[in-house]
Amino acid sequence: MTDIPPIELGFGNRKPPATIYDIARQAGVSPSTVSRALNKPGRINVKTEQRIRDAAMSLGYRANPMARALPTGRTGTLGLMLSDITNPVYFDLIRGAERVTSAAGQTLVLAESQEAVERELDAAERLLTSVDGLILVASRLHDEQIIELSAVKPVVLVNRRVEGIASIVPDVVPGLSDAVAHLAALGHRSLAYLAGPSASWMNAVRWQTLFDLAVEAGISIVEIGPGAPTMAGGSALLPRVVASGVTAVIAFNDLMALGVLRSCREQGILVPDRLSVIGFDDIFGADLTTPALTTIRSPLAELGETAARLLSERSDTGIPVSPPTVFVPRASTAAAH
Amino acid sequence: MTDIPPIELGFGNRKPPATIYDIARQAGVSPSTVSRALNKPGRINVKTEQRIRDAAMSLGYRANPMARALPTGRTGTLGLMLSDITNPVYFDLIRGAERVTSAAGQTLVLAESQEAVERELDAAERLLTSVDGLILVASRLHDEQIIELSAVKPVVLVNRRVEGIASIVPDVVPGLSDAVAHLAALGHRSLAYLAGPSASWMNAVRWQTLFDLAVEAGISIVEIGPGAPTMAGGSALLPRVVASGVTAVIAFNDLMALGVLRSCREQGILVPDRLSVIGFDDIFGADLTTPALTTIRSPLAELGETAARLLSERSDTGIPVSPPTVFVPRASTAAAH
DNA sequence: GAGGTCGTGTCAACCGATTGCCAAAAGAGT
DNA sequence: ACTCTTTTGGCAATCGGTTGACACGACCTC
Repeated sequence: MTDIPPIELGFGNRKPPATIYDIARQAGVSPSTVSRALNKPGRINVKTEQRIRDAAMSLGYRANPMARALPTGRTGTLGLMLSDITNPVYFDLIRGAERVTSAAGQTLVLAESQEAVERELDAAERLLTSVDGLILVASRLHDEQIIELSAVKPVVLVNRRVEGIASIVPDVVPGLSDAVAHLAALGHRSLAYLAGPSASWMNAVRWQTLFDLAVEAGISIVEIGPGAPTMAGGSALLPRVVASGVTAVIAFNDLMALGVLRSCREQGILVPDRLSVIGFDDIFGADLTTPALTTIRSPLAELGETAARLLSERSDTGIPVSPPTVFVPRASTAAAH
Repeated sequence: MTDIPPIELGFGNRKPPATIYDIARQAGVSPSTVSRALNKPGRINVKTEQRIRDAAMSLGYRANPMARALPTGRTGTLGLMLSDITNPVYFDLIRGAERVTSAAGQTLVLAESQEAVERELDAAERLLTSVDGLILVASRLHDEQIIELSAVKPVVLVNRRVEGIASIVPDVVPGLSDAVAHLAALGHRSLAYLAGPSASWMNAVRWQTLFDLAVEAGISIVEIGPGAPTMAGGSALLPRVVASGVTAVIAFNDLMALGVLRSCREQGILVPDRLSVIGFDDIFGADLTTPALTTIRSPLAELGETAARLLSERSDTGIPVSPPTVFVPRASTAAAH
């Protein structure tokens, strides 16, 4: 493991890939005929077409996407903008989008905004020149900025809603109302919401919906935060949760809930005996903790798939989709003390 | 949340993006002058250059990467091929590669092979036409296939070594030897290695290194597997671990170790009292379990960064890098019973 | 003032594919 | 046989940017 050969990238003297001109020469036709043979089935004599296909195959031909994109304007690429590529929340979403995209023979390009409007806008504009459409997930951009982007290329939003732009947003009501009912049944009378970033549209939706449901259920509710949508963010808010005297807390997302769980352990606060904790999204790892995290599952893969399909098939006739969230009771919730 | 406006993608009638021809007209120069003003600093009179820059700014100009790629052959894009995008192992690697790539003003494209040689080769060939270089992570391709790919565009390998191809492979010795020493100090005399995919080059390296170290330390060692590199794969192998009578197990990766942990819990096998478990990589979630997983951390972010930098800067003069792994003791290992 | 150098900007070809238009060839109808 | 239509394939322009070659003028030098 210690004797390593010198790195040898060997840049230079590579064999250039075959072009339609190479095929044309070998098949004895003109380049335009090759193009048609390969893309317009039936336009060319079957005999000729076969000859061209054979030549293409023997040369290992792969169409140059750049050259194709130039005259047509279509690049065969979709962009997916996330705040943080490594946030487990997005795993299934990425996977869903990737599945649809690659099934359609297209390519998915990921970009990261790192929670910064500046970066998001810049990345989006850069990306926009080389994709057929853009998926913005939990975008922090202003409405007008999004509308401007959508004036250049099709844009689909996930976990965000802007007038006139296609968007996929899960319906938080089913999951949240089950969660509230669950807590009520366990005897909880007071509840805290651990708020995520104030620029997050989804954070506002979750809080507002939870608020209405709690009031309706006769459970007192407070908002604590905002905090960063990370484990550290959740940990940092725990003192305020404790101080508030609530018996249960619902976090903006699972990472914050996991942060709360960890801090509770470190501080000897028993979960769920002393405090019930509920997360949001059901990310990887949520069922690995002790206690396993009770959470509200977002249909992430479906969001990614639907968004990608919308762009890929350019189907603006699609009926509005709003897949439901699902309450997933595990071990971090129990009867109020 | 229930009254959803009709989806309105508004495909069509978009304003075409500005080109260098638009700028040329507005600045009263020729397109080639615009190109040089924007890309060859000093080639053009500062006065003229400023005029052109102003025009470009006012038109919101963004160079069309496709058009640029055609004559130059350079696309400003790097490809990153993974077996599974959603495997937490790759998070930090992706992030590292993304950071370097976007810092260099380039774009990172992710592709997924889903552990299938067929798919990997196809995706690689498709990608190869539109990137400046390709990073293959834990590739399952044959050596010859990789060499062929590298004849077309620069290829960098991660967690794989092929003669004549640049590759970044962490040095497993430091982490593994500390792990073995750790187990030896705890009185363990027998050890099992939970093998990952047999097509994995890295799996062979880990097994071989561990084997040598265990023999040297006088600890008896067996290989169990191969199994899928997932939680399910780890779970499935637990019965064979138990049957082997070992007191400690080191898994090919953390996912398998987590699978073992879960199955142990379900079957009432106490970890670490009855069985010590060690993972590999230190993925997200490894410290969330109970007990927290002892593991050997791979410098994943560094692997991604280095690979991307190698391609991005086309620096084949770089000294061979082989960042060390680090043993991370947590709570899943204890004295042998 | 002739010749040389340097700075600045333009011309035109080129990258690889697509596509509207046209021409040659083949087949159909009378 | 003669026109008319259809099939089949080629020509050439185009997408947007890059770049080698060159023209033009200014300045310098002897």
